[in-house]
Amino acid sequence: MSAPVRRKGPSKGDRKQEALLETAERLLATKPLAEIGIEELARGAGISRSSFYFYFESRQAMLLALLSRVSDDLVTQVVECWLEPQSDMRTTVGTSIGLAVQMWDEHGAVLLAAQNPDAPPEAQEFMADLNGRLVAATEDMIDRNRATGAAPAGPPSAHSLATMLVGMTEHTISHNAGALGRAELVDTLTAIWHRAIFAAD
Amino acid sequence: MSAPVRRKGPSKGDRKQEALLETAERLLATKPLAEIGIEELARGAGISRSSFYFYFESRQAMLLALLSRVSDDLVTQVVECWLEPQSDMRTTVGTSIGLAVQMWDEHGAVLLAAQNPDAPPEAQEFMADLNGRLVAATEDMIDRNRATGAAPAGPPSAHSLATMLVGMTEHTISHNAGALGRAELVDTLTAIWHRAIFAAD
DNA sequence: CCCAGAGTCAACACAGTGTCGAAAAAAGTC
DNA sequence: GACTTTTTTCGACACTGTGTTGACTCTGGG
Repeated sequence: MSAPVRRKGPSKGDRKQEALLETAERLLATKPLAEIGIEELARGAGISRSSFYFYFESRQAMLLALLSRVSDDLVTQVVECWLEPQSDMRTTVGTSIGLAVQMWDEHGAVLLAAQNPDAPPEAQEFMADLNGRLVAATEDMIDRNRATGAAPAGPPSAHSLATMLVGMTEHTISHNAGALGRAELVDTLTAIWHRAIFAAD
Repeated sequence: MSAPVRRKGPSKGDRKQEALLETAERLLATKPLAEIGIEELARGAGISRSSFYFYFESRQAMLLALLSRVSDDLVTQVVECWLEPQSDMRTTVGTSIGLAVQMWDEHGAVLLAAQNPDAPPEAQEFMADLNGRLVAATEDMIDRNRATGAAPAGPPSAHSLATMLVGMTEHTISHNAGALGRAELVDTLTAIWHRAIFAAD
C-alpha cells in the first residue's frame, strides 16, 4: 500500500497572500484603510505594486478577505456563546461582554475598518448581520426573563432595549478600549445591562 | 451726523463660499466625504474646479468650516441645555435626548463625516470635545443625585456610567435614526438612562 | 481713467489606481 | 533532462483626482 499522498503544502502564492493580509492587519492598527497605499501593502509582503492585483482586485476586496479570516473566530466565539444561559444573569452578561472585549483586542482594527462608511457594502452588511444576530439573541433572553416574571414587562419593547444595549456595548468597546480599564469597562456595562433589563421604574 | 454706513452686503465671494458649503452639506446627506469630488462641489456652486481652492485649502478644510457653521447651534442648543434641571429627572433626560435627536436630524450628515476616522484631527478633536462636555454634565448630574441619596452610590463610578450612557445615546441616534421611530427611540433611551442611574442592583 | 484686490480658470505637475501583456519561476509529465 | 502548463511577477501604460501657478477678468473706489 502506497504512503498517503503528500499533502501539497501552501503554495508560494498562498504564502504571499497571507503575508499581504498580515501586513494589512498590522497597518490597519496604525491608520485607516483609506490611508494605506497599495504600494505600501505590496512592499510589506515583498512584491511589486502591480503584483498585488494578482491576489486581490482592490483594497476593498482585501478587506473582505480580512473579514472572512476574522469571521470564524467571531461567529463561534461571540455569536454562538452570546448570552448562553449560565448560573445567573450577571455572570452570563459579564462573560459575554468580556468575550466581546477580548475579540476587539484581537481584531478591532479590522472590525473598525469594516464599520467605516467608505467600506464596501459587503463589509457593512457583514457588520449589520453580526449586529443583528447579537440583537436577536439579546431580545430572546429578555423575552425569556419577562415570561418568567424575572424582568418587568415593557415598554420599552424587548427589541428596542436589545438594540440599544448591544449598540452601547459595541460603541463603548470600540471607543473606550484605551481610556477605561478593561475591568471597569466590563463591570459598568454589565451593571447597565442588568439594571436596564431587570429594574422596574 | 452722517447716515449709518451702508452695511456691505455679502460679497460675491461670500455667496459662492456659502453655496459651496450648502452643496457639501447636501451631498454629505447622500454619500461619505471621501466619495465627493472637488469637481462635484465646484459645479454645485457654479464655479470651476480650480476656483474651489480659492475658498478652501482642501476638502478637509471645508469640513472644518462646515463644522463651525454647525457648532453654534450645537453648543447652545445641546451642550448648554443638556440635563438642565427641570421638574423631574425623567423629563430632564427625555427633553435632552429629544433635543439631541432633533439636532441629528438637522446636522447628522456633517457630524457623521466629522466622526469618520479619515476626517482631519481637528474635526475629531471637535467631536471629542463635544462628547467630553456632555459626559461632564452627565457626571455632575449623577453626582448630585447620589449626594442627595436619590441615586445609589457606585460602583459603577459616575464617570464611566456617564461615558457609556452618552456613548449609547450618540450611537443609537446615529445608527438607528431610521429603523426605530423617534418616539420609541427617545422613550427607550430615557428608560435606560433612568434605570442605569437610579436603580439599585 | 486707473488701480488694487477679489475672483476665475486653463494648463501643468504629480500621486495613486487599475490594466495588459510579456517574461520569469515553479510545478507537472514523459 | 527536455517539454509543456500553470503560477507568479513586474514594467509600462492609461486614467482619475488632487493641488499649484500665473495670467486673466471683473468690480468698486478715488
